[in-house]
Amino acid sequence: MSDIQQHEIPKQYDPKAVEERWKFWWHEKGFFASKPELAKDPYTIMMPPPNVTGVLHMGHALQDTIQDTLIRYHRMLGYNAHWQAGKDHAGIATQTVVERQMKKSGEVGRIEMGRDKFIERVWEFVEKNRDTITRQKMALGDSADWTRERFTLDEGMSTAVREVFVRLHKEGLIYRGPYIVNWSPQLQSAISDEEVDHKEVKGHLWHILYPAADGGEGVVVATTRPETMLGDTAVMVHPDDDRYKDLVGKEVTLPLSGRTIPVIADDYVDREFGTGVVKVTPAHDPNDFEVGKRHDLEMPVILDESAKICSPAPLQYIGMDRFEAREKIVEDLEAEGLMVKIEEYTHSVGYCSRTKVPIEPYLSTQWFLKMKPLAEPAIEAVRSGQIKFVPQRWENVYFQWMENIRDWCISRQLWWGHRIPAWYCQDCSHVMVETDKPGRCPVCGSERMKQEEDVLDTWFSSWLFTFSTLGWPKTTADLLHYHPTDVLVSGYDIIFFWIARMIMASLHFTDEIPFKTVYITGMIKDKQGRWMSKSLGNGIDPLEMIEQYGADAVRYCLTVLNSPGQDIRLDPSRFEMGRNFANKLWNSFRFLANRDLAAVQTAKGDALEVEDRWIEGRLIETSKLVQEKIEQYRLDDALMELYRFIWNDFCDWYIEAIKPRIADDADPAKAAQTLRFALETYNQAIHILHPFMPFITEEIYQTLLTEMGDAWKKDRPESIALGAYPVAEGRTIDKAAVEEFGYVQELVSAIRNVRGELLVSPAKEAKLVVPGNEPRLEIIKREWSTIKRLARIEGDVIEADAKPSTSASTLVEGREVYIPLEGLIDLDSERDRVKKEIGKLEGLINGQQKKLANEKFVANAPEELVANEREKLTTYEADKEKLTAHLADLG
RNA sequence: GGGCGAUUAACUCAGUUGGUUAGAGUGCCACCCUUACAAGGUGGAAGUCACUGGUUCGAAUCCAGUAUCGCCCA
Repeated sequence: MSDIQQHEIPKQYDPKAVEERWKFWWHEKGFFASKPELAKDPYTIMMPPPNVTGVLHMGHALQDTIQDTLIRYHRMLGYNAHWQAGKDHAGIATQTVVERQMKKSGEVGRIEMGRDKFIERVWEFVEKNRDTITRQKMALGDSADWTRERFTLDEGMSTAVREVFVRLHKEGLIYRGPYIVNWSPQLQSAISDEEVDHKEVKGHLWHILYPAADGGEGVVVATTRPETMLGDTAVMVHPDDDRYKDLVGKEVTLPLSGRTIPVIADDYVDREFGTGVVKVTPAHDPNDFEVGKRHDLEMPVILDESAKICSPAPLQYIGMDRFEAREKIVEDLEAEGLMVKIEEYTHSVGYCSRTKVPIEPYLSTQWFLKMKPLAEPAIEAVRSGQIKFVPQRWENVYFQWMENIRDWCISRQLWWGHRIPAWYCQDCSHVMVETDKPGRCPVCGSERMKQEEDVLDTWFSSWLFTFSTLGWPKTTADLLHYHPTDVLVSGYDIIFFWIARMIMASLHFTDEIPFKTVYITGMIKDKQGRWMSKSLGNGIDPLEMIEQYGADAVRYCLTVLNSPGQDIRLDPSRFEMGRNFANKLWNSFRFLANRDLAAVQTAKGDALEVEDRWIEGRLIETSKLVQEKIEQYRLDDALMELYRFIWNDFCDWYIEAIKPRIADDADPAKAAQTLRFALETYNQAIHILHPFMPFITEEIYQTLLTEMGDAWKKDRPESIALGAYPVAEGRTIDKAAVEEFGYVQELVSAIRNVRGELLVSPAKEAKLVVPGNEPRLEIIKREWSTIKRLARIEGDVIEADAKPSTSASTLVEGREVYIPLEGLIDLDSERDRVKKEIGKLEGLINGQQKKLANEKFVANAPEELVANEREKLTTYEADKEKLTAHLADLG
């Protein structure tokens, strides 16, 4: 062992230095750049494209860790793995951020700047930001193919969007018209139904008298939104409501405006609500809009884009904000004596999910997509099992939404995004929807035309993601090979926004499902189970955590904490377990490798002691279990299995067992043989672990590559990421070795237990007496050096036909072995220990007896089970008998 | 109003089709700087599986209901 090498491998694992070495190297080497190889089966994952304005958050870290583990695993298994990277142009978010930035730096505003200049300005911002998140994802170890990263607003994807828009328009699924939409006054744009959050709010129910136009007593209407009365064009009652039957067809005077409006009858009215008379504001309420259409009412819009009162409302309110106007109107109604009653009232209000401002139902002309025809095949694809959700229960959420799907408002009053490919003839108003600007109007022949100002909802480009990134609408080799993709990993928060829509788009445009499996992850919450948010300041920054604990530790922790579909309550201290595991791995490697490895690699012959054959068996078993668990998407169980193997089997038992064989004073040839075997095993273990913890495993792999010399290096790939995944298939477990070493473990544990319970200092060495008729005696003798060291026993094993006096006794496989107490401890401690042990056994015996006394159990339970239970009882009883006798011997 | 999830050790969570003494990590207690690792080792204590019924020879697990918390949809 040379001192120089000792200095080279630090005592504590330093993730920062290690990760720095590999995170860009992998990509520079092009290991993850994927091209179709027809001889291989493809394995494809589409990375949910992160928002280009964003930074990496814990949700990304979790989802990327899962995706990366899956893709690295399949890559190592020999699949033609492709992890498609992408970013999302995030129309609203990006435009908002840039506008805010411009305001802050004193630049001219968007409107003054003009559309083209502004878009240029946003591109500048986007180009600067795009790399940031890529580098962050690389820091996490993502093995995505960044060389073919796509952006939802790049040329190819824009072509796809236009193509899709035109096709859907031709098919009659896209239409344009005046409808009530969810208007965000803050964004000054329409948003889709999915972007509205409904919350119960405490408000009021105002009862307002609308006097009869003919001087009669009038009616009292109840409303939660008095300010909209400026846009009322009717009041309505239920046709069967006897209270108001006579009024239908008459007119009332709209207070404050002075207009006369009709009283109409419509089934829609809920007679129980308020007074049974409601006002009708067709331009500012979705239900009233429907009523308005049925009754052919006028639909005056009395709010502008920013939700300020506008003409044709009465002059005195024009320019007031909607809430300001509400107060003023209530005040004015009270002054006129028309406010009959004000009740406390809790009702549901829609909020813009982005700006948290109440949305305004608003009559405006927008573009819509008919969803029902698209939804039907998409429902069937999941119903038939072509697409599976994991966990399956999310399918219900999907069906629920899909079966009640409503048309999608796809136009946005923004500049940053895909400008809708529709042109209006300036001369005859004809609308042309084409992928490119038409030369002339087919109706009037005019060449004067203007493109639609609105852009498309960002999701209208990301719903094409699984195929537009692969070259669609062209039939490319990529598309043929990589599509349909294998698994989509995403959160349940975007099942509607994205996942469902991707299924619809893919089926409609490619006739293929977009992915076979949808793996839905839980959400990362804070320690108290709250959403992480900027305003609460409870967010945990993954980069900070990577800095502090290492990317492997972060990945380890997220993987192990992620049970399918369950939210994760995360506390930064949880990353310690990952860090500790990495450190354990590191130190076990350091111990094995911190010596002259050049001699090791040339070692001849197998060093197959019982512990070698045992650990090999455990490795085979572990690799099998890990694979099974990965296939079931139980990465948490897979990683725990590996953790147990590495920590409990390899470090706690195997390394401890071989220590004498590799000690400085050991036979050099044997030591080399042993080390070679140990390192081979270790090397396999890190291959199994690599998809989960790529950095530390690469570092160890590389160290072996350089230290072990040419014979080792030969035929091994340049990176562990390209290595073959160790599989259990075709390998046999040495069952005898497993059983024998199992006995050694049990014996050592039993002795340790006695020592621990009797508080025998670890410094004191004990003796072990084994009855001469012990069937395992041969093994004990053969493995004596291991046993005595691990159990801290001195001398040789003592064979005796009689039990030695004043000794502790413990049972291994139900048979006694003895530890003479002379010079170790007094008899009282042993008495207490044995009594406690007997007490435990009595509890167990009691339980067994009860179970077996139950005739029905004996009659009905499977025979094997009953026999098993009987055997247990016998064992416990025998154990108890032995310990009782032992207790008697102690006097 | 409809649907889904959670409730298991002090904490955070596992627990396959019902069948060993219900597990893990952290924390706790005791001992140990045993020549890889104190980010470690050895041993230990710790649970009325939310509650009430039911099905069953047998329930953390299946069924019905209740409570509390959370989420989604309307």
